[in-house]
Amino acid sequence: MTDTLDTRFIVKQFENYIPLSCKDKELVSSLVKPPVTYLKNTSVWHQGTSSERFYILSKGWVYAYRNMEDGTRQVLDLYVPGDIIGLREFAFRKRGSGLMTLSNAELYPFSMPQLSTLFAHSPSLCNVLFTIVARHQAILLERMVNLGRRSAREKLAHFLVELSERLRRVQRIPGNALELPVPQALLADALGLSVVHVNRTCRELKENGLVMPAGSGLTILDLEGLRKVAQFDAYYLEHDAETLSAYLRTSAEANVSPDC
Amino acid sequence: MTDTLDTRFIVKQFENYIPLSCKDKELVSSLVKPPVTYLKNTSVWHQGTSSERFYILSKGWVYAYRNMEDGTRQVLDLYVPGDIIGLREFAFRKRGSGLMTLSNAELYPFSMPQLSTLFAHSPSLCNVLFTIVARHQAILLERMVNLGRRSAREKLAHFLVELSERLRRVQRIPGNALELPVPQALLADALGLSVVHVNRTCRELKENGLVMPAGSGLTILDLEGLRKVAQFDAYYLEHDAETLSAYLRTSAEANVSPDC
DNA sequence: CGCCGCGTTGAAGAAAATCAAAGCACGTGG
DNA sequence: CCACGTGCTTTGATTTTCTTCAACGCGGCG
Repeated sequence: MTDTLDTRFIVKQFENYIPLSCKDKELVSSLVKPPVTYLKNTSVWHQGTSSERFYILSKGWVYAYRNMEDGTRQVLDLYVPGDIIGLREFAFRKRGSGLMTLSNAELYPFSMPQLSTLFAHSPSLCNVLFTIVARHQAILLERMVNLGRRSAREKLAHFLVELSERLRRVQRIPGNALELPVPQALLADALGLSVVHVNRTCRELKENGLVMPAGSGLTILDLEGLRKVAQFDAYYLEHDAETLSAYLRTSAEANVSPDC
Repeated sequence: MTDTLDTRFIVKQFENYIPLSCKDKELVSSLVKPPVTYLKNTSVWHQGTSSERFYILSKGWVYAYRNMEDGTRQVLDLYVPGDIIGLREFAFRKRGSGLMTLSNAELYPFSMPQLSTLFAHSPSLCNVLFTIVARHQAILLERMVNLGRRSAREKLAHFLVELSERLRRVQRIPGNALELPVPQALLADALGLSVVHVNRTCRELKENGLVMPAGSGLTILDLEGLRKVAQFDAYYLEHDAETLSAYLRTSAEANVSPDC
C-alpha cells in the first residue's frame, strides 16, 4: 500500500500498443497491487476454480494446461514476462484450464471487475485490451495450424521459433544462442505428441545443429535454420500500432483526452 | 439507407449476454448497414487481405481457413448464424485466414473503427464484446485440445457435438435428428485428418448408429451417444450472465444509464 | 546410498496418411 | 432421354508417422 510500488512495468505493457495519456497511466497505476510470487512447478490456479482474477506476468515462465480424463494433458499456452494471463475467463464462472509455473515466477494480480472499470473509464485502454486479446487469438490460431497440419519436426521447430520471437520482443537477446527452460514433457503436451517422439525429434534437430540440450530444456543454436524448417511467418505476432491509432482517431473525435 | 432495415437480429445477438439500455440498442442499431449475401462456396475474404471489416452472420454457414504452403489446409472456425466473425483481426493489418461460405449466406458488415466507436460510447457493449471474444477463445482452446489429444473418433464426435450445441443455442432444433451440411473434406481439414480417414471414422459412427449420411454432410441420430464418445463437457460454451452483470454493477456505480 | 525426475534408446504395434481406383448423385448439353 | 463431367464419397492395399511398452542412464539431493 506504500507508494514505493513500481507500476512502470505494467504501464509499459500497455504502452507497447499505443502511447497512453497521463490520465490513462494513472488509471492503470491505481489498479496495480503488489506482485505475488510462486515457486517453480507450483499451481497458480486449478482448472474448474472460479475466475475472479487475471495476472500480468513480470518474471519467470508459466503455462496453461488442461488435464484430460484419461490422464493425458494438453498444454494450451506458454507465457513469458509481459504476457497477460487469464483474460479469456472474463465472464466465465470457472476456469477452463489450470496454470502452473515452469520456473520461479512473479505476477501482478488484477480482479476481473477492475477490467470492467477500465473499460468504463478509458476507451483507449479498452482498445488496447481488445488488441491484446485479438493478438492472443492469432497466436492460438497459429497453434491450431501447428497441431493440425504440421509434422512433428515442423511442430517443434515452429514452437521454438515462436517462443524465441516472443521473447525477443520483450527482452534483449543474451547473445546468439537462446536458452529455453522447457522440459520435453511440456513440449510433448503442447504439440500433441508423445514424450518419446519429442525426444527423437529433438535429436534430429540436434544432429542438424539447430538446437542443443541444456539442462532441463534446450538451447537454440540456429534460429534461421529452425525458421526454415517451420516455414515460420511472424505476421501473427505483429499488431499494427498505426491501424490502432487510426481507429482511435476515427472514434474519439469527441473525447479529447487532456495530454500531459 | 431507408428505415426499413431490420436491426433486431443484430441487437438480439448482443442481448444474449446482458440486457441493453435503450441508448445502447440505438447505438448498435445506428451502426447497422444492409446485409450482404454470398453464394455457396464463394470467398468472403482472402487470407492476406486487409482487415477493415468484421461481420455478423445472419443466415447460412461459413468457415475460416488457412492455406498452407504445401497445399494442405487447416479449417480454423466454422460459423453458424449469430456468430461474429473477424474480430480477431482487430488492429491487424492483414487477415491471417480466409473466409468461405459453406452455403448461401447473409452477413451484416461493420467496420473496425466502428468497434472503437462502440467502445468509446458504451462500456456495457464493451463488456459484451469482451465476453464474446473470451467465449470465442474458449472455443478455440477446446479445439486445440481436440487437435492435440484426442483420437480421430473422439475428434469427430466432439466436433459434431459442439456444432449441434452451438446450433441449439441459436435456433430451435427441428426434431431429434439434426442435419449438418458439412462435407467430409471440411471435417478433415478442421480436425487435422485426411479425408480418407474421416470417411472411415464416419463409417464407424454410422455402424454404431450415431450418425447417418445426408447428401453432402451428415445427420446426427444419437447426440447423447456422441457426447459420450467425445466426453463432451459444454462448460466452455456457457458464458455467465450473472458474473458479467456483477462486473458491470461494480464498475458502473458512477455512470447511471438512463433506462427506457 | 538410494530415490526421483528427466532424458535417452530399442523394439513392437497402432493410428493415420498416402496411393490408386471406383462408385454415385446431380446437373448440363447433346 | 442419355452421355458426360464434376464433386464428393467410398474402399482396398500399402507405407509412414507416431505411440506404447520397457528399460536404462544420469545428475541432484535428502
